[in-house]
Amino acid sequence: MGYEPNIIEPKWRKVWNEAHLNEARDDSARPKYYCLDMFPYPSGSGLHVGHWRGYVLSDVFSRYKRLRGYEVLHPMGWDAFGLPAENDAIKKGIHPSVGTARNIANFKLQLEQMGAMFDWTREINTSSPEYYKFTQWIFLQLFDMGLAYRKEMPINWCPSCKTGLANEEVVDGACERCGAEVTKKNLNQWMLRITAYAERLLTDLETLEWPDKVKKMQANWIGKSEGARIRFAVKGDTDQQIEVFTTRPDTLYGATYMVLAPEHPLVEVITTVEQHAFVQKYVREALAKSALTRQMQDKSKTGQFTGAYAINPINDEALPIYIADYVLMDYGTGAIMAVPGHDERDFAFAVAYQLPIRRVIAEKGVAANVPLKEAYTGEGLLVHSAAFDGLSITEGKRAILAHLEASGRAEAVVSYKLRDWVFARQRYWGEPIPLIHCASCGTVPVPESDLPVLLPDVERYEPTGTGESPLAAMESFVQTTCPKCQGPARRETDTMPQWAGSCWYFLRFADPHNQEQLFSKEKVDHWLPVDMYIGGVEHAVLHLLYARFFTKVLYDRKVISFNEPFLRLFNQGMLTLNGAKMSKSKGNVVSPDELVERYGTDTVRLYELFVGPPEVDAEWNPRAIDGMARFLSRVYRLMEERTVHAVGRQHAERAVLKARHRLIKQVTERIESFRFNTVVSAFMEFVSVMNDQSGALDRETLEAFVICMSPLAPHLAEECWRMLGHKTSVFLAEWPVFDPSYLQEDEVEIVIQVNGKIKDRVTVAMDAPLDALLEQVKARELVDRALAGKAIVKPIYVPGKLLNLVVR
RNA sequence: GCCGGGGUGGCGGAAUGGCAGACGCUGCGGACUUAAAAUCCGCUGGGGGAAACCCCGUACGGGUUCAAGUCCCGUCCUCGGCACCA
Repeated sequence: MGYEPNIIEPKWRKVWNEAHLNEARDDSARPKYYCLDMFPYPSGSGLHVGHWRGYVLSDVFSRYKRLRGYEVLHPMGWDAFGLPAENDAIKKGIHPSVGTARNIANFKLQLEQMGAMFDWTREINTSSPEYYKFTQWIFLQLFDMGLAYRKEMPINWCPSCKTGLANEEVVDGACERCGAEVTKKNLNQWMLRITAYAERLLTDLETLEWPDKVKKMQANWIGKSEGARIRFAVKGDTDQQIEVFTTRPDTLYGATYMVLAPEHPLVEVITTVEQHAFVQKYVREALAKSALTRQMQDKSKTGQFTGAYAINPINDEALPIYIADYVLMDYGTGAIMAVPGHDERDFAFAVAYQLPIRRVIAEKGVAANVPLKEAYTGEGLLVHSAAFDGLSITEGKRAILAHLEASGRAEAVVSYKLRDWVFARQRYWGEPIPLIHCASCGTVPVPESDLPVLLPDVERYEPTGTGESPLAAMESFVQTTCPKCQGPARRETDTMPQWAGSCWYFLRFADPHNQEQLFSKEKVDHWLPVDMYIGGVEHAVLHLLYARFFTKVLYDRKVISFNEPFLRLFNQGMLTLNGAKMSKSKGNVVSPDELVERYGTDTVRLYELFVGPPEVDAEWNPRAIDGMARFLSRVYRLMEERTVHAVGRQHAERAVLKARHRLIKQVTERIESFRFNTVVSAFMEFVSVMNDQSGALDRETLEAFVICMSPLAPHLAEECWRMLGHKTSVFLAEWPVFDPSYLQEDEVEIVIQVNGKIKDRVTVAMDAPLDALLEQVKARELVDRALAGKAIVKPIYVPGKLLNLVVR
């Protein structure tokens, strides 16, 4: 017969489905394990082999955990709101839900033929009203907690997508989605106060078993810095003061000028009549620069003197006040004290505008008066700082801050780079924000009993580009009554960003069909947190930060009893073809569909694992998959030829026993540590040893082999399991244990080195004593030749491994 | 500029400080076959040698060690993240 994957694979999938083998039971006595994939956005182009990679990893791990005795929750769903569906709808004139449903059907078909043990009874779709009803409910909690607020401010705006963007969605000044250059637009926006959680989002990272890289990326994004807020009076204007944020209060004596961001509200107030025209011109030019040019251009410094002076609170020195676009309005206070001697940017500005540069920190052994050729940012002691001279930087920070605090002119503060989250989108295909604007009651939440606020059918999906969503044009949607006063009112017409649904979907999987609440607390506390989360590193800050934020909010709201959603995170590397990330636009995608048809799912699964270390990017080699197909055929043949005999065989050869226990050990250890490429190698070596054996193989060995293989090649393993006479699924079996005593060698080949160079090999007893070994070794010709005329200074003996003779 | 990851055969990669190149792909040779495919077996880092064997070799330069792909210092290249964050 031979190995016919296209027959056995659908056969066993059907059997598994009918036996409900992939379903996670809420009431199981087994310990739970929650293994989650980052759920996909169902795009029109379907899955390629790169997408498969993460799903294969998680499925192997899930199946392994099941065999280790866990009740495994391994669900799948659809992140179905999003711009591509909407853009497609605009182009083709069909409703986004139609295209989305079609894409989901296609994705599901592809995922099913992957043979993964997804529990499809828990499938969810973020764009279904049953789901987004609760996304809206969560928004109402945020609103009630004061974490959702509306503010008019210049936000990132993508002119191509015609919507506002969160900070996290701007990459190198361009829209993360479409690559268009992002501009600023003044909009009255719904924001989420994620900054209120900055400290917890940062410190709780320590509790997570995540790649360091991702933790660092989040920590950097949050960008905590500890420093001081210091107030400088404006000279001649007792009403005004300039508040600055600095991490270096120790350098206060080195401040030689001040800088305000061009947008700073005080600019208007303090600028002198003579400077007014210049300042106005500079502000206009600065605002006209896009985020891209302001950030990405060369770092040459420009600015403009305001004509005003500030008073240094430590020594009453008058400091000229400039405006310059190297100071950003939305970090710190939008104003700085400039210390050119010890800050590179201030140094560059001071040089350009011929401002004084003063040394206030000196390294040990450097005189206080040595002029600075560049900003000195290293360690040292305070100089030119009056009573504070001689203090270290750390002491200086504390002492100067304490001095200013005493007179109420400064305080210690912590600053974060993280900004609040622009949460409104001026697009159609998203969750309507469940709020109502009433002329007399203000902004009123939609009552919970009225949820969901259904996304209405509109005739035109086109974004207006005016900062209003397409929903605004739909009077039947907009016009409503105020839940409070019953007077006429208008609905909020902005929708939520695509991230909203994915901020809590992992919770919904615990109780996906609950109509009354977003989930039962009991079920969510049983299954969550997620034990293993697998997905691409591209979500390191976006989705993962937002989901952590939502989790903490729900925890504070006592909706759940844990405050981190994902205990362990694994980022699979991407697959490349011709060195480039697979993408439809580059035309270098490899579709799994034809491969499955040609080789069978198990072969494709195996190659996805074998292609390289799972966390590293790997190049897809279209030829190498043949090797996996050959290997699985060999497995099938081995089973076919040996099974008949295996049933009766009682005793295994020692070599077989050893290979069996070695296989179990290696596979177990390597799956646990996610070294799947070497798991595959272990199987190949094992099969090769079996093929070298003549005659029948014993049942126990074959069974151990089949169980170990079942997470990787589930269909073939099931077929082999039944060949061995079993009437129930291999996935109901138990993972085999290895006995280290079989791995003990009596005799080993050890390497003989002379001065570290390999000269010979001898086979000796495992515990051969050094003396006897030396005698034996000296008698050997190769060793003798290398020793000629030399004396052994020291023998280094590692029993079972090597003998190194150090000679002179 | 700052913070990470990585440089090992023709290719993907393997190697608790202890035999570098497991396993697979490619290529070459052989068996089977009327023939081909499939399958099976052997070889496949570089140089020298008839052979036994010898020398070189994990980006580059140093160091630690009996012993370094692995640890330490420096350099180069490459990929990713952040980027005027005071």
